[in-house]
Amino acid sequence: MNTKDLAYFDRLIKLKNFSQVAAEFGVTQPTITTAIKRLETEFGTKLFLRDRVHRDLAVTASGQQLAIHATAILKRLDLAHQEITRLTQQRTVLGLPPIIENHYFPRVAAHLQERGMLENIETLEGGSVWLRNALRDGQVDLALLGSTEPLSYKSIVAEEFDRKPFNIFVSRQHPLAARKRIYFSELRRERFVLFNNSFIHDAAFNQLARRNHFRPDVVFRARDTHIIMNLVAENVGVTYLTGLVDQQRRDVVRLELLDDEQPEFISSIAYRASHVLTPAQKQVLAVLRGTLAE
Amino acid sequence: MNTKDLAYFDRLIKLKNFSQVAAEFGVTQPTITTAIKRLETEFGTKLFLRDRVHRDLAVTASGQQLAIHATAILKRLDLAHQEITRLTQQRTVLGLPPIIENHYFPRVAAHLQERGMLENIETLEGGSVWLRNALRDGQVDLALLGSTEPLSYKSIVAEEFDRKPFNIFVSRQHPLAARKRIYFSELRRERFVLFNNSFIHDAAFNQLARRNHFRPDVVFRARDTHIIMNLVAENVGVTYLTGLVDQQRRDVVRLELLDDEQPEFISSIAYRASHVLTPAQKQVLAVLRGTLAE
DNA sequence: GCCTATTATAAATTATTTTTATAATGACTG
DNA sequence: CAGTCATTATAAAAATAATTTATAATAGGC
Repeated sequence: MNTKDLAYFDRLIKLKNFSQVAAEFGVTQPTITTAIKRLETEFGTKLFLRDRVHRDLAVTASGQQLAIHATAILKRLDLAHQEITRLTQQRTVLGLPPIIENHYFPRVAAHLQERGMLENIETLEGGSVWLRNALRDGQVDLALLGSTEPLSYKSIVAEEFDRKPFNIFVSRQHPLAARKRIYFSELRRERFVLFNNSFIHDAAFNQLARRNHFRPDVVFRARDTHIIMNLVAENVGVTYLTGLVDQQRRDVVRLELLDDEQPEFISSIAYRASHVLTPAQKQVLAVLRGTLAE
Repeated sequence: MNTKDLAYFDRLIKLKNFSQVAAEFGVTQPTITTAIKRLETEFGTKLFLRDRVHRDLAVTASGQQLAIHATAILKRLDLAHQEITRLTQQRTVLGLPPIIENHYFPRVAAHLQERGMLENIETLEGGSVWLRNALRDGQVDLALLGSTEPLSYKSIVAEEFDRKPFNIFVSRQHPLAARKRIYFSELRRERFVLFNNSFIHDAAFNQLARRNHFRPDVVFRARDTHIIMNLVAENVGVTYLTGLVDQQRRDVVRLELLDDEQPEFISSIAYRASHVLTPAQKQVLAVLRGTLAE
């Protein structure tokens, strides 16, 4: 069976129009007709009901079933291509969430530099939630990820190397700035400036808010620590961030949380279980372990 | 790309011999040579090192990487075939572990019978661990599974409908037969007759044994309750089984366990997340839910 | 040096996919 | 309600791709 047929089929499921699919793939329309016929013969069943009365193409149960598998197969094929391309080019794509990048990467980079390995590394930035998908989908080979629970996904191997509590950051002009420690419930009336939901901060924050039975007033969401910190400094709101965030600023104050069983920011090294690491990637992994897991 | 090439490749990875692969597929040897060449062109890399010096075929890193994905793709394609075949034949394969079959299935079967649905159901028996794989691999559409933890697998949807403790069964001639309740640690010196490890009883039992710091003396493993019970009656050993096991025998005594936080036998209805249920299968599922989850 | 087992290569053959051209179906439109 | 449009199906021809046949090349064993 040709995977091209699955690609035609996959697209047809979405577009519901033979001619449009043909146009997208730059082939003629009968090509799509015959491709679908081939699949119908191969699987011994109708995949679509050509219902010209209601002017649309209905997908049969078998069609729906095949669609699920076709998508998965095409995705995996694409993953294989991406991985093998990087494998042969000796390149490593390292996924880094900004906070981890700021806090841990300088040390790692120094060690990689010493070994002349920094040139072959390309970093990709994004929130931990987004990076986990990028890792799964093959855009990334290795990643440092943050999480609130130990990462356990069948397709991803994760090695925890650190965990740190979350803190509250407020402007120096804020009434709470004089405090050192605080309970989350005392923030009931505050305005918050937070990361957007591709960061695990969001999950941790929601968990605490839910547990304290209030719906926090989130006035802004950003994807950058500095933006958040600037807003906090201006007293637009307070924020909830890992202690990892380097705090050299005089206009922002860090408060510890006193709550029991708070979520923690767990840092892990992660890679795909199905990925065969190149010697170069193994070396990068070894440096990561050596530097981070001391 | 043709999946046939992946099949040739997958086999070649295992056999490491072009001619043998050709023979297995009933094609000539150059077919395999060209198929591999096609893949090497498609992925832009060597997949094998034809090392005639050491008389064997070495797989490159890219080859290993592709092998992982090729196997997964072929498996999924096979799964699609199996599922669609049953879909069109309106048949449902229901997986049942023997204990669950004995205890719950008669009631379910009665309801299915009333609705004339029993004819289209084929049951497949096996331990819960084995059935979980059969379900994942498409041999089974729906299953009732036992587990000690709530089932949580990405590819399987599970709905818990009952949980029962495990018990100890001893012969009526056994010194412990006079007891009603017992601690697991008191069984340190006993001989055990158990299920084999395709049953979750094994996992639960090992957990208890580990927690009580002893290595139990297992004298026999079977895959059938009656065999186990007969051996227990003859005082060959004692056994550890769910309370679900119907106990109409006069020659065997059931003892409750007094341990804190014992494993429980959790019964769940399970099916593949990627599986599109036919109307018939949905009906079966509805009957299972109606009967079991009362 | 000859035989064997194995993989590679080239040309011929066979199979498959795609295109071209055209038909068929039903909705919409003036 | 005939004409037009958008859509999918069909058949034959053309283009591509896969497989076989026949043979070469390579290295190990005797």
